[in-house]
Amino acid sequence: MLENQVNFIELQAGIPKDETLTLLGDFFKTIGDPTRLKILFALSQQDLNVHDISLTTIISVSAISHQLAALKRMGLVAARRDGKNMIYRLDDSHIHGIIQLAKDHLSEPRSLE
Amino acid sequence: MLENQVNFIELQAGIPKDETLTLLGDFFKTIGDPTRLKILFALSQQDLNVHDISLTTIISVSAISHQLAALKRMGLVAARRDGKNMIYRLDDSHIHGIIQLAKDHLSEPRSLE
DNA sequence: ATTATATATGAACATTTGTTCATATGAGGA
DNA sequence: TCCTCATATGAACAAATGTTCATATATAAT
Repeated sequence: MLENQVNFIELQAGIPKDETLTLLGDFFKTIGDPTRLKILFALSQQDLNVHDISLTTIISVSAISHQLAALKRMGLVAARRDGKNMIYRLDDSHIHGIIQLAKDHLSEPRSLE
Repeated sequence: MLENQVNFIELQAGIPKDETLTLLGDFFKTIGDPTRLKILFALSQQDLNVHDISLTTIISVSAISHQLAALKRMGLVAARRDGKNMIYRLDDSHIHGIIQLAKDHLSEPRSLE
């Protein structure tokens, strides 16, 4: 035997701790929703207030507001007040790269079996 | 007035179509689970059979098998048979980069308000 | 102060997702 | 062939998530 030894201790050491996995998971879950992705793509073009995001995406203001809160919690967007309006902007330097890599993945040929 | 014009048509043109948003969403949802991330980190170190993934992650074989199926559906892992075992491997050239960018994001200072 | 507009939030409900348990399939060995 | 090990799959259940509706808060205008 001994052909196919696996060092579990070493493998486990290469896996981030649960807390990190949870944070990463929450991050990807946050951008794993079409509505929130839509908002991110809109904001990647220009800063917008809630009402304009609603008009652009054709999604209710309330739904947009909830989703913006989720994106804000995850540090993906930030807001400033302008009179009655809240102007949202992307607050992240990685989100573009992440989405681009995901797109690359989706268009990559898969190994078929 | 006219101070703050927004060209909705143009904005909408910059947003991928629903089908793409759904695909992207499904992709991020797939990697948005701590168990699946754990599996991906394990496989990023070496190819493994289901049993060894189970031992490494301390998660039941059945749960691992279900999650591997999800990862396979999304083209993130692939499998080959080796006798009684199925050996899984990462089947994607972007996942490392994606996870690295997410980690960068999580450790990035946020704009406080 | 009252009213209108913009946004946020809470609760309720429906849907989706993940886990477990039971069972099925597939391969190798006796 | 029969038995065992390795993996896959289906169904049932529990938990998490997203949406909607109602209501609250904040700012500005009258």
